[in-house]
Amino acid sequence: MLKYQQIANEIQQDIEKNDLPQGTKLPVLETLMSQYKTSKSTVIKALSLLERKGLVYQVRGSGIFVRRHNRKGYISFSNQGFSDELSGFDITAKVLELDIQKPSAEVAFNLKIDPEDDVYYVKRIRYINGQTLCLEESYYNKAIVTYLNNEIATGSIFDYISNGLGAKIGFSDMYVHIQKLDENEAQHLGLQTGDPKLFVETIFYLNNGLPFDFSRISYNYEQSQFFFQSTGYSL
Amino acid sequence: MLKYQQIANEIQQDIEKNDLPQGTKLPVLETLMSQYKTSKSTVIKALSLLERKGLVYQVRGSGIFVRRHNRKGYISFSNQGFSDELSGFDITAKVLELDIQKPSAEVAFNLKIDPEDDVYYVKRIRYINGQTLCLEESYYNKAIVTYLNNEIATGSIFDYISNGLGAKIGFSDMYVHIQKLDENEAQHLGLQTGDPKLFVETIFYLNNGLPFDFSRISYNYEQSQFFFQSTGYSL
DNA sequence: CATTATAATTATACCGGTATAATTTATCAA
DNA sequence: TTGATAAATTATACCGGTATAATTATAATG
Repeated sequence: MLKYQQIANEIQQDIEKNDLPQGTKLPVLETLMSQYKTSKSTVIKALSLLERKGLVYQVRGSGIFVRRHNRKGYISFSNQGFSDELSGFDITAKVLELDIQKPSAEVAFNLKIDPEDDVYYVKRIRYINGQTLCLEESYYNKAIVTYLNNEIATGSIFDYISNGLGAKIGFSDMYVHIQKLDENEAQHLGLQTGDPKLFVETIFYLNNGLPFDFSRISYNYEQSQFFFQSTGYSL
Repeated sequence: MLKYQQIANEIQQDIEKNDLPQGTKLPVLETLMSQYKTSKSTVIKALSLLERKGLVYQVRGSGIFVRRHNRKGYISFSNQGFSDELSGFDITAKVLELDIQKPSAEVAFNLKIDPEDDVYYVKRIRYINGQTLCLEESYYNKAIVTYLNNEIATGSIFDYISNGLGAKIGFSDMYVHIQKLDENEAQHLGLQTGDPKLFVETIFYLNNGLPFDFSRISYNYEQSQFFFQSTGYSL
């Protein structure tokens, strides 16, 4: 792991472990430099990372301060997307369908593949603390996600892609809507037809820019509480 | 304006003006350095800024590439929050209420002020391209936002705070929910009771960490289409 | 005591350098 | 042509330095 990431992690653990309240001032740069035996630039980079994560804010001439924590029960929605921000929650999944298909024109377009190429189609319900969280339909470019099975899809597919396949997930584009549930969706989520849903279309890319996953997710509005932090562009 | 911000702006304009498609490779660092007559570090900083904004992605050993553009009709939802990402849309507002109040316990808590301190309370409907976009209730710390009137509140209050008052807006915490409209809200937004809404509570902070605005916004689900880009934490 | 001017503190901008890791291109052998 | 190997390209990590701007603390002044 990179030095500045390591330092960012340690500072983060320090904040969380000691439960430092909002406004707490961290040691000055000079102190951090000697504490972590590194250069100024590296400390600054670590702190920028933490600022991007919403953990701290920096005030020129004054210091570096701890930012507000998440409310309880809210899903942290960072620049990473939801996916790995679910730690602390009990997440499970039930696979409704899993097979290899030829993509529709829309799917092929979003995955930037040929309609003749294969994709893995996965439909599943995800649960958070025993409640239905969302209904998800995902299309994976089979040239990248070479293999999937029921067991993998019952857990975290992204974990498998990262750790199992060794692919590096980069960034994503999300299109967010508020809509009403149709009858079929309502049944799957245990809600009423016409109830609200958060509907999100996402294209996930590897860190080299290749799209590998196009997904449509309908969230159960009763479980849809998200915490989101903005940071300004001054870093 | 800072050099790296200036460079970032020029590159952004270059991308948008020439409508460079996704995947277009930008000039290599060395070229950008001489083109903008600056150091490597400054170019890298400019590019990191653009990466955070979701305009480009960088691939080590390969190059810097243009990222996907927004779909038409979607509101860009960046780390800045909605507020100033509405360029290209016709935004207006109707003020329903504007007065000076003593804050409730919740408002005082979120603005970190005393219940005896004054706040400006503003309730308004905002319109996008003539349609109701949202119903907004905002509480401004009067010690920071010293003056407000009907005319200001009909336009962009944040513009006024930035440019008129010279305050520097820093970051924000947002709590996002999906709910159903009550009768009163539905009437204001021209929708039906029970229709979906996106409900967002936000605390806005100055760049020195002081909260100056606590707001509750209910969005019209028909206008609620947002484009959101994540970036990964590798910068 | 309040106000103003000055100094110290502190984070940030900007520079330019070396080393490194990922990718792409060129080279060579089978 | 294919596949392996080597070289070139390219972005990034990390270093340590000077200059600068914002804030905070201190001193001086009335």
